[in-house]
Amino acid sequence: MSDQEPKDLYFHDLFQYEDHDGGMVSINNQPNLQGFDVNPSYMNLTECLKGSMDYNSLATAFGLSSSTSEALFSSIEGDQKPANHLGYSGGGGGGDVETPLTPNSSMSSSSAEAGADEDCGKNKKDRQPKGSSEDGGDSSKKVSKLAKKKGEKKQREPRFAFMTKSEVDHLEDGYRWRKYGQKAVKNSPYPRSYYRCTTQKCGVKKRVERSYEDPSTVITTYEGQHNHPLPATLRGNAAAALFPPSMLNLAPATRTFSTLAGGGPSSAFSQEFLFQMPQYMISNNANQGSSRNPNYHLQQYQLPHGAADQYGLLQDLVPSMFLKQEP
DNA sequence: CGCATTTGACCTGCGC
DNA sequence: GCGCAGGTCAAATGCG
Repeated sequence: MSDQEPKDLYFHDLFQYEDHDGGMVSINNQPNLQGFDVNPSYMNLTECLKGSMDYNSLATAFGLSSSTSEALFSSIEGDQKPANHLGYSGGGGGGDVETPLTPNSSMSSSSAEAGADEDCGKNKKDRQPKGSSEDGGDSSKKVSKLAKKKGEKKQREPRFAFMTKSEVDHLEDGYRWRKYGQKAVKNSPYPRSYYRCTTQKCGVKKRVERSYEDPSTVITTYEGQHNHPLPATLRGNAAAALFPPSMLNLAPATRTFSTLAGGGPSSAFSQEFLFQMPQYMISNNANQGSSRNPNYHLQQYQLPHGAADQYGLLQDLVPSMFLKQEP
């Protein structure tokens, strides 16, 4: 879309999601795309995570008709490396090639490609015992536990990813996650961490890694949909404690932040603020509410001149303790 | 002591 | 067929 009406950009400078076919759609941060105007009712991350929302709705929410996404992809390629440099081509197994987000690649077409890769990637989880029982090798005992039905192609889970500026890797989203792996990422000095929802019978996973291009950017990829509500009591989850579920709905927050963002000189700040805000919520939990979190970004921020007037706009959704008000 | 994290090994798919 | 890279497992370790 070339029409650049004022739009609200959400808490990331890049947003990706995969539809059920594995197609990854990306929205790159561009000045002229800031303020991506989304229907707030759709932009509820929590709802997304709970699975009460169809991922395709995101496309709708973002107004990503195929033509829209094409335009965005084009922009991405023209300005900077597309998001797929992060390797989110569908989790695909090995070496996963970057899914070229060519200007011509519509959502559907890219879905098909990514979907194929995705299947490969997901199949990896269907680990075959691979002669595990035989040989009696030391590896057998480990693998034997992994026996699963053969030939059963596991359904690929919908995924979506987003980028957030933060020094804290693990984003808090209200759910409890358990880290089950970490891998070095090719061409990146930063490892990728693998998390799984600790709630039983919930197979949602997420991957967290830091962009090698912008170390201040954390890329989080969610896979699957929660089949349970937000944990009532999160250990040390300040976010959950301080923010009602609606607070995890980023829509209102973004709406407010975007107001700040419209202030011209404060745009840079606003953008950072916008990105860091959810990160702050995360950091509390990431550090289990302790004070060892070295990255209380929000407290480091100074409200730009003129923003103080709009500070009140935040109060309805940001506890005052989160805002360091300059005298 | 229980739970979360770390970390090396292992498995799988793909490209050459 | 081999090597590589992504993804997962699980024992070891750490921490509250």
